[in-house]
Amino acid sequence: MSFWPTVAVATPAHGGLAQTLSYRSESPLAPGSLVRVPLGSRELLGVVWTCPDTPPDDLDPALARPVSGVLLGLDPLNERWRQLVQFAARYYQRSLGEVAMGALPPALRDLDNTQLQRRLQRLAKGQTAGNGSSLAPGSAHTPQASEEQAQALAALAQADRPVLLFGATGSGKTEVYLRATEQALAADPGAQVLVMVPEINLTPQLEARFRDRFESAFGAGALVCLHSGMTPPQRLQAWLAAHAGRARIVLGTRMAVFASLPGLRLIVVDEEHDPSYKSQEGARYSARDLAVYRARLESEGVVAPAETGSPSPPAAARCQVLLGSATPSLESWHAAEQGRYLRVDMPGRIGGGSLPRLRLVDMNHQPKGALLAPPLLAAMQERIGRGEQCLVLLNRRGYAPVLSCGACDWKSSCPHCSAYRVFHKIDRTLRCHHCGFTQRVPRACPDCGNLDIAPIGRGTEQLEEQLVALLADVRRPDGSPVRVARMDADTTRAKGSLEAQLDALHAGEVDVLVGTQMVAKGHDFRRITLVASVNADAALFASDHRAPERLFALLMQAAGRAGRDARHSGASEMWVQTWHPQHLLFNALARHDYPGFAAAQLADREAAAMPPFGFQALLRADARTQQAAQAFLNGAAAAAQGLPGSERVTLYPAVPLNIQRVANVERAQLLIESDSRPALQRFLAAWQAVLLEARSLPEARGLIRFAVDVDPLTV
DNA sequence: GAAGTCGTCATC
DNA sequence: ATGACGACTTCC
Repeated sequence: MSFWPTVAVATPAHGGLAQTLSYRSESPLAPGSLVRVPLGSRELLGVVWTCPDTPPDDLDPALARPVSGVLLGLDPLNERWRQLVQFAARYYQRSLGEVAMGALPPALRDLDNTQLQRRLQRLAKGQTAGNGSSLAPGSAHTPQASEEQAQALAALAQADRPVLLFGATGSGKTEVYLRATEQALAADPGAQVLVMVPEINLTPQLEARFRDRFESAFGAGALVCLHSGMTPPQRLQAWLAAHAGRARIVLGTRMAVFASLPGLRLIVVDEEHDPSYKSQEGARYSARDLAVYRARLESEGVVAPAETGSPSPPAAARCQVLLGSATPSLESWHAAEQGRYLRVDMPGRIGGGSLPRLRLVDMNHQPKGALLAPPLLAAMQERIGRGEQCLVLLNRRGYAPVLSCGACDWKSSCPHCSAYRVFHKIDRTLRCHHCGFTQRVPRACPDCGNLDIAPIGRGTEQLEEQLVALLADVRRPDGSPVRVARMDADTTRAKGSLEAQLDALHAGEVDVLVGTQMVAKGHDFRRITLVASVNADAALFASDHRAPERLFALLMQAAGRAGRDARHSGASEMWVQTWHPQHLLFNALARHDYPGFAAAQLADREAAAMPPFGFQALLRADARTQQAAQAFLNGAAAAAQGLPGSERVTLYPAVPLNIQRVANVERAQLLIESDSRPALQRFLAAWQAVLLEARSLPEARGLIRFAVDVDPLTV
């Protein structure tokens, strides 16, 4: 007897292939099994989706090739996992196989059965992961829960919907995550918890907190990390541990939302507002939104138990989702106001410390051209003199964002991009931050030969240099000179250098830290009592409607770096230099009033029918020429008339991207809006075929690729 | 997306 | 004639 399994393989949605391909097998294959199948001259990994015993009716049975082999020793990926993948593929307009394969560790793709068995044996031989019933968190590690934390946990235990934990920086959200994890793991010996953080950089310190709390009870193997910074074998091993149920806690970045977790009971999304949760290439999914969806799937249990014959989970089994932030996304905030999420507030700082006071510097009343206003500099000097630390933020790497000729109009443009190359004084290079093109700084203007070429604007390198000069005469309490350090993508590129820099900071070896926004995120700097943002205005009047909320979140997060040590918190300050001190954003920031700020932003969004009151998607195109990119987009728009859902959808004309050309590729996009998510979904699904057609329009010749971005973060 | 096929064109 | 390169097609 023959079977005709349908298999998801990594083919792109716009390749014109069906979502799954039909193969032939002499034995039945359980849905979710991993198989190797032939495709053309290649052999690929695939996931069995269905396994009917009748041939498909849309394909000549003679064309179906046999399945080459099955990966042994692995439980099939369960139905909830498959539903998650299926939902993500449909919602984000990608092929099933592309999402499914993207959700598996790459090392699994080229692994034969003998290698796999060796891996599985190694996993089985690993430390025993405890048995849950012996759960006895080391009381030495466990601090007393604050009143607020206890209330948050009680609310979570009762909640029948996603919980939005609205907690100030330093309010002890991590302790809530730890205890919620403890509760979930105690529920049954197979329970698993997924904890997500926005960036790889933030995994080590959270990992340390979780290990400290759970390692003694569950063993070292009970916690695994899952992020793109790991080597392929590490990722495979961690994935297998999660899939086998041996890992009880999985800590990772957005990709971890797709981990196979058969016993999933709790998903924590830390800093849920962070834009890093939205993938910007491949399947452009939002890991936060998928986490919410996944929690619901896992709670509903197996939707069609008859199909697999597996029993439904016990009624008590459910999966909760906990979204945490000091500045929640407006989407989540709005969902809480509507009652779809349960909001839990933790306004106080642990130890009774207060949030730093906001000091606005009106740059209209400061000496012209001063990078640091005199009052700010004086405040820094005073604090250094007392042995305290300062953090200065400038969201620009390099020495100067552009180099310019004084005689002609030459500027340090990138020959491959429509952007300037940034001057890096440290190695005297001009570097394009978009395509990476790097050259030595020319001695003279390449156009006119003039020797006077000067940097325009400022970056972190220059800020560091100026601070060293400005603070040269200042002494620390022990009489030694001030030490200034810089932390940005350039100084942390090498492996381990981030940790080394953080250690130096914690050890008190640094008095002033200059950095880009990466220093504002999550890191715990005990002795910092002054945080300054040097150039925040750019975001105030950006055309991007999310720029204000990102700025608010960044400044709030940065402010949270100051005074975490309660002894200093009363005197800690957040300085912001601005030309617009009366701006509403600063007003709300001064009062630490996120609810007020969110209300104002949501009112604006509602008036403009923007998310979360309206729904958006982008069609993006990369092409050899801008005309080709736009012709493809406009052609696709023209052919959209009358498609399902189109009556409730508005298509805007194609426009070039903000940075129109990157690495000699021209980029354009087209905005799609609707007042209905289902209508937008119906439309996008029907549009796929049209896009395939539009690709071969004669005027779209030169098109390289296109992609749909559902719920884009920037338009 | 990756291989394979089939043109065109430049070069030894 | 060879092979480099790009456009196009196919893949259950």
